[in-house]
Amino acid sequence: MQVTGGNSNEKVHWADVCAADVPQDVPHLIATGITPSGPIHLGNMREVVTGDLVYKAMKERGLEVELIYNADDFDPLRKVYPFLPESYSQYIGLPICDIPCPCGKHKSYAEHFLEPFLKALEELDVKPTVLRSSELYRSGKFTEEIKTVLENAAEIKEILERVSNRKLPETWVPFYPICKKCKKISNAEILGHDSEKHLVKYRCDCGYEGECDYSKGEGKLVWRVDWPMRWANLNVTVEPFGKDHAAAGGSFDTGKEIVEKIFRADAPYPVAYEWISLKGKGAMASSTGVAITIDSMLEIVPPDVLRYLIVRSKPEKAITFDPGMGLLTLIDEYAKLAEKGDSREYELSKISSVATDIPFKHLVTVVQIAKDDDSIIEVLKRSGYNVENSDAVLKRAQRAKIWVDKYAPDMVRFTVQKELPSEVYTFTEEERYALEILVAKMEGMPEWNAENLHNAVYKTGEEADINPKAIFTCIYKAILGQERGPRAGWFLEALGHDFVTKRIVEAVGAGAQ
RNA sequence: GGGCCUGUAGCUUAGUCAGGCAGAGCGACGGACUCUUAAUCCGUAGGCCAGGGGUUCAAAUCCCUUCAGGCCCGCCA
Repeated sequence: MQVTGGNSNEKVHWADVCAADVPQDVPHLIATGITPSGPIHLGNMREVVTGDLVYKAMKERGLEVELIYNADDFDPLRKVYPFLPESYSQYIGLPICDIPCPCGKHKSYAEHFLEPFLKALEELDVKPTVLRSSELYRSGKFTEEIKTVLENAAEIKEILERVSNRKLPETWVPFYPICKKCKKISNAEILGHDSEKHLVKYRCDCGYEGECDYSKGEGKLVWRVDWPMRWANLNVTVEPFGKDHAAAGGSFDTGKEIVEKIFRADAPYPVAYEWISLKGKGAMASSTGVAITIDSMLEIVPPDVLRYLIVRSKPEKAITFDPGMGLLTLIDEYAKLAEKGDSREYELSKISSVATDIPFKHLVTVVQIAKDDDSIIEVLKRSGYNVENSDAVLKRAQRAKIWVDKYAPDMVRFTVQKELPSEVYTFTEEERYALEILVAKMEGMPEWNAENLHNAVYKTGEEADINPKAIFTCIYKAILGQERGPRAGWFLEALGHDFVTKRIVEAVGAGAQ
């Protein structure tokens, strides 16, 4: 493998390594897929973004490649998850594409969780061809393969028992009929198979005995066989999957042997990835409730930064996501990359639609001063930022606002005190004198702006023979009730002349008593 | 029980495939900027490369082993 272009010290991105590692002379299909059985969370996103990164790397390399996302909406509901009402116990076992939507606004249970996820993908600039298992099964696309599976059930059973080292029941067949009576994807006993008519005779646990036509999607293959069957049917050449599947004896191992021996096809190039966990909370899983959905992430994280989170770590590395201060660091780090603009990581993360260069940290402060959209724009404009693309600016500001509300540590939060904070009583006589000079300067100021305000503080320091730092501290104490605060010049500018001078005068007066 | 992945500075990590001076970023600390305390720039400290053994002229890297965390051998990203 030679991917460095001759310079062995050059760092090569893992996605480019994958792209260089696959066969170079055949058309490629990258398959990603998630079961929408619950809120699709940040962890799930790794699968799709990982696929997308390899897709982009392969494309840039000049390979013929397509990206698909397969929603396994034909999977049964396994239990009443914590986020579901108890009444959903009646639907356990039904394919999630046939279960009513929890909120009533979508076509089905599966679509309820799928729709926001697909929207998020679009925001993340991931544009796969979307397939639904239910539609594929019901269209008869898999008929031939299911027939092959049923005819080779014994050999498949042997592979599964040997490779994954477990014992399956004597009568085990890798096919679940959907019972005509109870509608469940049932672990029914298979009584017979008519390969001409594509019929399977079964006896369901509910007692019903009948036939199902698998060419019409009246049944489903078990996961471990379904997966390799799809590789063969769709011609999958690359597939990212979670580390659970990657373990020895796991579904990739069994799938590999099944696809080779039963379907006479090759397993895809595997890209196994680690979990994303939440700082202090453990791994994400929709079933346990430890999950930040992609939606709630995109509420605070710009989409390109979210991509960057995946881009910067090799797939086999676990990611611990810290939505608090860690997120701010991440955003900063990404902003620096963006500024340089020539790194591979930036190329893979960036999204053309994201276009504002206002530092997120700055917005975190602005949204705590300016309460509505107009004043946010106003404040930003005065500070010299480009606000032409006001939609993008406000969207970013909105993210900062939600972040401050939900995730920010107290350190970066501040409140402009409505009443005079008690800290002003600790001011020394020197400090009060300096503040008096400062107010005088403010009154005589040709224009109320950050630069003049800032200079005024330094001038005051000279004239009153006091360290300007002390004056800054006084200002923060008088306005916020704390010793530190956002950069003083434009902070005061944003607060406005009337409020600032009145407050400082009050503080001087109070301290004098 | 059998197997897979991970472990490098306080934190996030590069380097491991293919052995050749252990590198970044954040944070901390120090300084500069007589235009910024949460801006910017410069600098400093911080490492038994999880532990032990082996191979080698040379090991974070290869082999063996121990420990810690996670995962798989029902279903899961």
